[in-house]
Amino acid sequence: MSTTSSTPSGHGALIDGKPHSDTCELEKISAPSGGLKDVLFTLLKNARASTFSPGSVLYREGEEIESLFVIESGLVKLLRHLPNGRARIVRLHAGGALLGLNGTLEPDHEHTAVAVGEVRALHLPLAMVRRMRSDEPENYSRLLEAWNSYLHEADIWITQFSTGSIRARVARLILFLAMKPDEEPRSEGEVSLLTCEDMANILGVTPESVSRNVADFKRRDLLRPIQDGEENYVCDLKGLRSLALE
Amino acid sequence: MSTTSSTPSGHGALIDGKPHSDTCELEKISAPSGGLKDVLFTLLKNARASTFSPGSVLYREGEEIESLFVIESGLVKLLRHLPNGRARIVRLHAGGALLGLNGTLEPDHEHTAVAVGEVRALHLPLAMVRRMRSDEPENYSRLLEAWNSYLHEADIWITQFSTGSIRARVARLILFLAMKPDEEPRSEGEVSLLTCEDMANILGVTPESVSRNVADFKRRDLLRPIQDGEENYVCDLKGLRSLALE
DNA sequence: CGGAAGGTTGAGTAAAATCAAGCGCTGTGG
DNA sequence: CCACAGCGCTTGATTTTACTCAACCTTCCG
Repeated sequence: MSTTSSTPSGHGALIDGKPHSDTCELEKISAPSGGLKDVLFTLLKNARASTFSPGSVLYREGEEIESLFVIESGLVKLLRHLPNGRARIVRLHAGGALLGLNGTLEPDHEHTAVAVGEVRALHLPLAMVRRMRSDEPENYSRLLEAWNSYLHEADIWITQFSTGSIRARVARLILFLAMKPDEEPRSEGEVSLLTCEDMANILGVTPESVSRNVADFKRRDLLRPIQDGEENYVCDLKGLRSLALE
Repeated sequence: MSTTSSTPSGHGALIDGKPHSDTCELEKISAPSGGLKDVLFTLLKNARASTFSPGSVLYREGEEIESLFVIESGLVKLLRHLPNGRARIVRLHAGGALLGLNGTLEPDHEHTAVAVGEVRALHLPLAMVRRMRSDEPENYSRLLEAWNSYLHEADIWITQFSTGSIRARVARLILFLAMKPDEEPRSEGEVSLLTCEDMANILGVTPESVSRNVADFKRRDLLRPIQDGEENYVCDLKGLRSLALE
């Protein structure tokens, strides 16, 4: 129960706590506001870097919040479990995201954070954030302002992913993923899909329904596989957008 | 289009801009953290007070954010419109809530805010918040911390209100409303329901489906009307909670 | 009194979940 | 090297659920 937050679920976790000296990595982070970037830059000089393999857990629901995570690259899904055992993905965080900011206000994590692909993250003790809260309120508020975009993403979940026919929701999710800043910058309309199960847990539907719709999109040539061995596609943005209307 | 944000939709709006001198009203506000209360107290000394009648609009999606609203009492629904014209309620704000905080980061409102019942609100020019952002970052961050609870509420929307059977969702919504700090403090298990249409727009379902389930709850004696002429009920918390599991 | 708005109810239809089987990988071990 | 187990995806048949469409009712208000 009270194991370290980096314990993997089923897959193996690769966690190496090398001090992070290669600061130029930070340049890649897409900071929402210019100010945030500067704040992070100085804050993370002495942060520790970790690598999480696909499926490994950054932290679990109910665990004590011990550190602030800054995603460097990769995608992290935030899960929340329902009383009946089913889980739902409530957010996806990409490079530049801050996880655990609420540690200054609440004791425990409300989500389980799981690496979708390979994830590189920096983490620093929560105490440092607490100190920042009282000693450097200006910088602290630059961090808090990240919450605005997460709130915006939550609105997308509610309005785009939980409303309308499944066909429309799947189309919207694919468009969302195509826009999401992923690992390497992709060209227009290029998208790497999640597993059916993950998409189902984002949309609040069954994996079968997702599969049927994705298969249908492929047949209709709205999704064309890219021959690179990965699950990557080029999507017909215009076509999907018209389906996304409902 | 570019009328003042206090223009009503269908019902008539009662807006009086009397300066708010009766500061003891603020005592009623349920501040998430002690610090916030103090910040608001000093901040709102010279704020203007307004009253919004049921159905009137505080501000509209796409309008410029001009002021910060602080709800004193009543319930405000935040709507977001989908491209196909349908709207969904993405949040409910009660006394103590701050609306328009994102005005320091974004130009326009992303939601339409509508009074559910009678609403009293204070509003102060956004410029004041901007000044606070640069001059009093400590107080500013106390305000931003309110976002944490809104993010939490958004998670509830996703996991409780957009997942599972309609019966379970309606049960969860009623339980949510029963806990929500409304106008006067209600006794255990007392709840005032929203209209079927509003509940439908929270749950992302049709009003008919809500009506059928609420009617069923009444028949099963999970909801008993209170004889006060209003749409108030005493609900069987235990019974609803078991239905809420799915 | 009449009309509008919200609520209720029913019958028929459409959509998605469920249940179940089979497919195509990938990694493992004989 | 091949057999096979496991996992995720696909697909079909069936059942369940919720939507749609429509009628009617009540209450509130002009």
